[in-house]
Amino acid sequence: MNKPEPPPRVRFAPSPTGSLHVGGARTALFNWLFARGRGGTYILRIEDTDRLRSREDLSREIIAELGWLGLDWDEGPVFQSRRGELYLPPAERLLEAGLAYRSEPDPEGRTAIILRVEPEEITVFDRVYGKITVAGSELKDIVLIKSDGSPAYNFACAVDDHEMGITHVIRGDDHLPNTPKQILLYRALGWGPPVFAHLPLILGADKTPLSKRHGATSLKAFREAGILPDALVNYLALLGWSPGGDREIMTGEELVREFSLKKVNRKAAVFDHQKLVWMNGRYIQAAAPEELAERLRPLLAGTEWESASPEKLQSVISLLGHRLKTLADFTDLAGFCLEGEIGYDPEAVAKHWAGEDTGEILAETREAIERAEPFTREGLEEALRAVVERRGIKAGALMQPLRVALTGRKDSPGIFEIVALLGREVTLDRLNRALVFLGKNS
RNA sequence: GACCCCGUCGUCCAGCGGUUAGGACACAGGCCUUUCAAGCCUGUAACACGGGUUCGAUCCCCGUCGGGGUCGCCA
Repeated sequence: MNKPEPPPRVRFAPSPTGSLHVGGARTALFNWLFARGRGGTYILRIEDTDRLRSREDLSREIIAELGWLGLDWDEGPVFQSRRGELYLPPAERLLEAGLAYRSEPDPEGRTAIILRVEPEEITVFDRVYGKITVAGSELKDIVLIKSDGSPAYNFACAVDDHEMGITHVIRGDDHLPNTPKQILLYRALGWGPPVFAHLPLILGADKTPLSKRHGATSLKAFREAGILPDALVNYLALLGWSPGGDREIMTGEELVREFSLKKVNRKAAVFDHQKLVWMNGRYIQAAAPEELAERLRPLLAGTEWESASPEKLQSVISLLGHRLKTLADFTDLAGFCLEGEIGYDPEAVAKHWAGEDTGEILAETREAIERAEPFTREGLEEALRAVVERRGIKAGALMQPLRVALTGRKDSPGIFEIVALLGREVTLDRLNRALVFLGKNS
């Protein structure tokens, strides 16, 4: 019944005139999901025909960030600029057929090759938007080869897509108006056009298209902010697409399995940084400390953590647990785990060291910790709770002053875990220092 | 301005002629608790408007309004 469709060939074709931002990443992702879900081929093509604005370093960055996201390609990267020979023959063919003409020479005597467009109605069947009809009178003649000899975008695009055997062109909504022109190009050249599918735009919170003004929108920035690639992929997949129903947290495999162009939205979506961070937190919770430590390491360059051992990193990550929403939170939350003196947050001191018996409690706590056996989370809990019991105080009356003594702050992970991680020596040092501080201030 | 596209909670999505319009983020309250988180429970909150079609419209059609995209020898 169903015609067996040949496996699709799709491409992501960024131009290296800026960093890869989340909009481009989502386009890449949808192409990738489409190809992977149907046993197709995903190709990376760098559209660097703009000789003035294209930058080689940006090409490299885009390729690297795509790799980081985990969107591996099967062919390429193909650089459009290195395919110069490809474009002239079909343009000349159109010239000979009388379908194209040469422009008036520019001041330097160079001419462009331009396709003559007849005023006829063009219909595009878009996989996402459906049927779109444009009056031919809306279209102007189309430049094929620019005066400088390089191919113009629409022409290069059509020639490349045809030559590379692209079956489905999945790209940003902003290309929708280009599509009738490209269809005309295919028609003139006698080629069968690919299937087109346009993706809705991604907007900033102010509903304007995402740009630098909206802060960190490049993949590089997200990576450096400690967003995990899997979390970003998951979040991006749900921006403009849904599998139907209420599913949200999905593995890459599930996304591949469920993805279909049919369920892609037509409405521009606002990028919600908060939700991405929430989702990232979920991925951090689910990830192994070893993996997190590895991902964290590059972010620690130049900090006091630079030389920390993998084991140390892992144990601190485990201690912090789901308090980490992004890997970048690490340095802020983990400061007290570094050896050396800690600073006291004045608010924490005012709130938890104000009691008259604080010094007494901490002194007794010190003795309990000196003697605690075994020196484990459980052993410590038992020892400290015994102090609470003996003094007939509320648990918080001990835990909070102790927290300030060990971390300098009002909030932290569980205090028994902290003592266990810090070790007896560091803990006692910090307690002694706290007692000196209290003595001076009472 | 012309052409094209879009319009469900603040945001992302579900819905596909009959629903108490559902979930998630965010927000508020509660439980838990050594703090902060996390977790669990509860709550606030939407079909842009006006006409049709229909026994019945969030859903189909038309218009209005609102938002966006494109109109380069840029990609």
